[in-house]
Amino acid sequence: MAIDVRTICLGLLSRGPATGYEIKKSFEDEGAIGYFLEASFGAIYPALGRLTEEGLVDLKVEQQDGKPDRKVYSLTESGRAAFKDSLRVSPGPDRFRSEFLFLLLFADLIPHDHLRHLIDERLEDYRQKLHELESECVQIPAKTSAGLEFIRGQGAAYFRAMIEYIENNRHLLEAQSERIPAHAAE
Amino acid sequence: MAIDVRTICLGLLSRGPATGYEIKKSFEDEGAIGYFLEASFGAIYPALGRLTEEGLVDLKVEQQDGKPDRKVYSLTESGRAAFKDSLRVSPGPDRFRSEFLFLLLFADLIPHDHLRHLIDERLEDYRQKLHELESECVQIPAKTSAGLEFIRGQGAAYFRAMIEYIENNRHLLEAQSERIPAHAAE
DNA sequence: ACGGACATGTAACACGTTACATGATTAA
DNA sequence: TTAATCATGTAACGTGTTACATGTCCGT
Repeated sequence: MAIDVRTICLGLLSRGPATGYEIKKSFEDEGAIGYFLEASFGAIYPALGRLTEEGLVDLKVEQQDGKPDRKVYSLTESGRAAFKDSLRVSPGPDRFRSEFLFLLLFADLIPHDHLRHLIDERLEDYRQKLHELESECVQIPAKTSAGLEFIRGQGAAYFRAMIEYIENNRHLLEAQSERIPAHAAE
Repeated sequence: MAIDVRTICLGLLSRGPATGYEIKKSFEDEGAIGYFLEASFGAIYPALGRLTEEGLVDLKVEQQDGKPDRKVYSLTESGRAAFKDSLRVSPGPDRFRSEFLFLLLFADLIPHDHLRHLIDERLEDYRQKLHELESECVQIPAKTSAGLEFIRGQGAAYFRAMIEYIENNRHLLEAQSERIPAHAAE
């Protein structure tokens, strides 16, 4: 399958009509989905165009005053079928990329103070995101689903586990980097 | 910084000399690092070439009988400095991509039996990976570090959290998909 | 005899990001 | 007046994957 922008658009449209702009926004606004999906305008608009050519989606153009026309896309029958089909393939492995973890891998090369600061920052970040996921989050009822609720819970479980692990084990890293005082790092 | 193949090569070489082939292998073999780093030969070899041109690494060519020459790369002084420098920037956000989670987001469109099967499979997969991380794993002592140990623990904590969450919450998804019996899915 | 590990490298291709272009309205 | 939100789109660019090319040795 490959979780490309095409498929993401198809998936989000299966929950109801939307414009390209709204699809992009849903990564930021809508609950948890931004934590494991993202796409830029430069990817979404062309994808929507191709999907239209292929007949998997269609659009209604709403004219507006100063702004460009609003193009509201919806899935066609064949689009819905194609998306359902794409859900049948067995999913590939998860892909996790973390600059933060990469840095920690080389914690012994990082000055002690800086390392502590990095960890504190990231921990704060995780706590913030956990908080967002746990808060009720005013959601358009029509757009929630068991899947979305599950994903939100998964995200929360992930952040909770990471916070706990880092809090309990950061001393292992900090002990290593302590040997190189900040002023002697270079 | 951006955690590109260049930087990954620099980082791994900071632990000792290696060939391109060995760098690639270390993603598969070496403890946890494959869970959040990866690169293909097609990316590694050119990266090593460019790094050599730039004087950040140098190589000793070991001639071999039938096989191509073994090119053993090591960091130069300026390479080590450049890498240390790159560790100074503040790390960007984690990036997590999961086809599996994407499918679950649309669990209500998946036939019940298939969904159960998907979840069982993934759970088995996670348990397997957790087991690998928990097992002692014969490691070249010179290549272990506090960072690597920390990362292994982090990976284990991650898989444990995911397994627990999925086991406790899969019923939420399965209840939804139940409404669509497999034979009526199309 | 056959596949896998060892070993390096190139070229075509896919995919996505960033920056740019355009422009009205509204809140600070 | 300055920034943000709404709204779409193109083009250059970077980065990485996949497939191909080549060839030996070793275990089963």
